[in-house]
Amino acid sequence: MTSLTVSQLAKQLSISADTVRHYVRSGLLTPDRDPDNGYKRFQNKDIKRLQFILQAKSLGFSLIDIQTIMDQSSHGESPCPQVRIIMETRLKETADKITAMQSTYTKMQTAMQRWQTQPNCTPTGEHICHLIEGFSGPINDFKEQGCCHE
Amino acid sequence: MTSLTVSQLAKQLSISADTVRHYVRSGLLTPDRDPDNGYKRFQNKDIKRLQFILQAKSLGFSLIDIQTIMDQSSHGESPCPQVRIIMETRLKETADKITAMQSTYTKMQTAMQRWQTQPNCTPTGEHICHLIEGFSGPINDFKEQGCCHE
DNA sequence: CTTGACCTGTGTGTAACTCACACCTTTATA
DNA sequence: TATAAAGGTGTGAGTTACACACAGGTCAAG
Repeated sequence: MTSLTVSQLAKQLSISADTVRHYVRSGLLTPDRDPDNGYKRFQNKDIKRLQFILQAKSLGFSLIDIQTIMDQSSHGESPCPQVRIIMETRLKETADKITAMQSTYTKMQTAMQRWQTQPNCTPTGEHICHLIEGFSGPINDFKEQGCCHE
Repeated sequence: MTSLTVSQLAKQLSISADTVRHYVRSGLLTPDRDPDNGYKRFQNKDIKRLQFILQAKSLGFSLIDIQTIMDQSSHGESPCPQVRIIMETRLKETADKITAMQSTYTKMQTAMQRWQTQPNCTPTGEHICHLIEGFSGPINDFKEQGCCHE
């Protein structure tokens, strides 16, 4: 019992079997195979490797980043300098994404709020959806553009 | 000059030609073709449609959402009720994503900060990268796990 | 021996584009 | 008028990190 199957490993680390398979297909994990049935057989080193992958992922590294890091390490080079550089990139990326999402989010909230005072509308061929088309931005003005019925 | 080519349209609405092509391939836009060369020819209705798409996208709708909305509208039904429902879903999704990204982000920042006082390390075969492996979380303790050299 | 539950590997799909590429058009030059 | 360079076009494939579908294999119970 020195080796685990896909789903045993998955259960042990609380991830899905598909995720494990994905990492294998991507080359992040390289388990040997059972000669009888072709099943993947994970050993201790694979478990440790997977733990590393999950830890790195939780720190915002992409799978490719992780591959790069592991490759470098296995070639005897210190991955640390790269790790610092990549992390800087990912930090900026993440900050940008958060900023973008937040601005979208407030826009969505504003729209949702304003829509509460607006009626539904039947399409005219001229317009598709006045809720969307009529939303102009963060103007907190109350008299809106005249809608369909009036 | 009543019709535009892909890149003319793209330039006019400040998006990439590839994006326009993508929307056409996805069925969001259905320009007719120049019989001579097979080129897409966009007319006024296509421009308006694209403007609608961009507006909806900026409000957080997915392309599929937008397709749904436009389909409904073109069938003479009011898309507004659907629009409200979808928006509620997208709002929650976005909130969740932002929360997740923010927690990752602070984790990344913490790691980056802590790494500044930690040296690089040569891989030992036993470990891949101690910066990553040794990062245990938001513990603000100063005495870290003993690294490679000591 | 068969039934059923469960597991396996592999192929494909996802979102919203972006890139690669061979070919076609248009413009400038010789 | 020939031609070459610049730039545009449609289509196929690649991107991220998996999730799903599915035909078939495995194993215990009966």
